[in-house]
Amino acid sequence: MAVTIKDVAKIANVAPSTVSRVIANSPRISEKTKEKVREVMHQLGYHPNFIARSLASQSTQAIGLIMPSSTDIVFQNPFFPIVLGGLSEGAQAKQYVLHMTTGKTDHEIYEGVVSMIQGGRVDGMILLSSKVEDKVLSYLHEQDFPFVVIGKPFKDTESITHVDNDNFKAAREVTNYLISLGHEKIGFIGGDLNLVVTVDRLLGYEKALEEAGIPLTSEYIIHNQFLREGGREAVQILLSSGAMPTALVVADDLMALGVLNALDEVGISVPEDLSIVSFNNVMIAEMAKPPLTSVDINIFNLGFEAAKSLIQKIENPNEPAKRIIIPYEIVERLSCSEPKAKKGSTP
Amino acid sequence: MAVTIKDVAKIANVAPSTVSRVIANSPRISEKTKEKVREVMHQLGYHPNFIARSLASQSTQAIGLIMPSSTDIVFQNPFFPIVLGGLSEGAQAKQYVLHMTTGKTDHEIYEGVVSMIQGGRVDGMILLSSKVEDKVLSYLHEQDFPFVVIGKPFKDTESITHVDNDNFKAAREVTNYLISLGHEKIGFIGGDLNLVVTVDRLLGYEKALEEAGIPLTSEYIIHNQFLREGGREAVQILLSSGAMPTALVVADDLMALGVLNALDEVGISVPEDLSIVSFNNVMIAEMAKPPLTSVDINIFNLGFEAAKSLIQKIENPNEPAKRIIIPYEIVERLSCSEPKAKKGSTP
DNA sequence: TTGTACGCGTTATCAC
DNA sequence: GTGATAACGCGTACAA
Repeated sequence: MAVTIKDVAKIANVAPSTVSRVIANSPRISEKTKEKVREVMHQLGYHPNFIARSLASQSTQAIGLIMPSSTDIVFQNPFFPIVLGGLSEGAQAKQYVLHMTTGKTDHEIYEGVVSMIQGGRVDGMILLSSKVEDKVLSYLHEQDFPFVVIGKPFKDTESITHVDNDNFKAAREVTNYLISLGHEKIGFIGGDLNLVVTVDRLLGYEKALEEAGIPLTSEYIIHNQFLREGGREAVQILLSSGAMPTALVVADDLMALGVLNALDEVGISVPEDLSIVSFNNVMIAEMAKPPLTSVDINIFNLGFEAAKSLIQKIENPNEPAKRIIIPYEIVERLSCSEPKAKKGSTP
Repeated sequence: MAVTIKDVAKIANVAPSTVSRVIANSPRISEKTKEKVREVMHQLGYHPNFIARSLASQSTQAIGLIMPSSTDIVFQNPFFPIVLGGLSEGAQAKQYVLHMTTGKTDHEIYEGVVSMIQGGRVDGMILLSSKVEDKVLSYLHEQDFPFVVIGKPFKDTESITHVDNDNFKAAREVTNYLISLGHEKIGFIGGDLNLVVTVDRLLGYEKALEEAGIPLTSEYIIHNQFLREGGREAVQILLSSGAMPTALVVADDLMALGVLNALDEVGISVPEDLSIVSFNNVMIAEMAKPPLTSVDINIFNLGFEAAKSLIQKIENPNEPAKRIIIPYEIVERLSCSEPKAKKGSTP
């Protein structure tokens, strides 16, 4: 059996409570006994038992996270490991650990969250992608359990702490960028409309067109999974509709890669025939041929700040909800140019 | 305060211990009282407190994992999220959760492991990449704490449970494949020689050459980080040495991608001028231009089996150490062909 | 079959 | 400043 606080107390000739106070570095203990107790702790190789501490203090120093199932879209996207990195570093900075489970179905995930929380395993939760109707979110909200969502909650935006990019603005900005290059036939390929992020980006895209006086073309707007296959299919839909835009706003790099592949196969070249801007700026954006102009949404910081503000919320339960906006940056590469028709005409 | 076992006991008119037994589904409780107690549990929305349970039963149903720092090589490689997926699904299957921390330096990681274990937070540990001199591994080993390593331990292979591929055999096989295509000038680009996996693959490569009676050329063997930049640099070294092989065994897809990029820049085309086979078969292998012939090492299963056998070990502490070999598969794509010189001569 | 009592290793609330 | 002592919520001998 491991050495406990009692063992230390006995050898140091003090009471267990004194040892506990030394651990907590209580100011009401004399430097002399502190020294003595620390000496013994060291000598015995004492390590505090987190479980017992958690039980007594009703806090675990752990934050919960439900991983999407490995078959899931979210998981296959490089987005995931990067937020995870940010989360764990943000947690680590405040001496918190990450506590993870997986769930295959929505129901499994829900049950996982409930047992994590009711079981007292974690002090707070991180919610990854928020859907339009999110049972988990509603649950946490009504339980008044500390949580923060990465992305934008569909409703109650004001009362839920979340960290997000200004996706609306970003989408408007990249669309304007394409417009400024001379494009008018601009399409949008986004993910599941149940995901709030898709909605935001779509709205930004629409807003930009509207402001430029360009009418929306419904054939130009396609939704699919945030995956490479989603991008491929989107191109096929576009092709079969007969109406091909000259530029595309794609809501995810992986999708954009699928788009690139599909275009390559049918001999449409980027950026000569078609310009593309995408979102996230993960490694593949740089690797693609041609390298993609992409919106760097600073994924790592999304995670880092989420962890930070969750811990803040855990330790100050009465603070009001916050919205944290992580800045984005458009990284120009080689996937955009002026539309073909205009090309010769400008000079 | 949450509803406890006592509350349930009171309402159900039984002793707390009875409720506890109902939860554990003890056979010595009558079906009738079980029914009654369950009814009350449901009605009150009772959820067992994991922390208290852990303290009493001295087991946490959690397995520990130290994430590499997000700045680290391991982390940037798509390998990581995939094993993580396997691990978490393997854990989930037996109702275990994952407990994660990060560590920037080796020392931080070591301290993290010690406090995780001595703090009683986890029942077992997963070790990701095993280095040649691994303090963490030695610590766990001498503590006789349940752990399994993914990859091959440098020493004590027989007494340490690990799950691995037969990297030696795989490397020999792909090298033979290149030889069978007619190549004789075959290079090897691997990762850090401190990583056991690199050593294994290098040895397999050397063995194949030896068996084919092809002398080793030290200029053809290069080590670098398992990253894209590592691949780029390797090519530069190769180029500046003046001796360019006609084929390359690259120990990692991401490195291979770097190789591809660097070759592209200097106008060497794959597979016409140079054949490449790489390892891991992550998504980018398929995405690369040309798509890479790669050894699929079944990363997900590596994680899945690791979690499974760790839990097995936790629940049966006396079982002897096991070695689990996950099968690999060579996935042929378009990055290999016969060497140029031989090309015309065969028909 | 069920209840009583104690222990798991801490923290926290009193006293002194 | 420091020492008893009671929680924290549950598992489990031991009794009954």
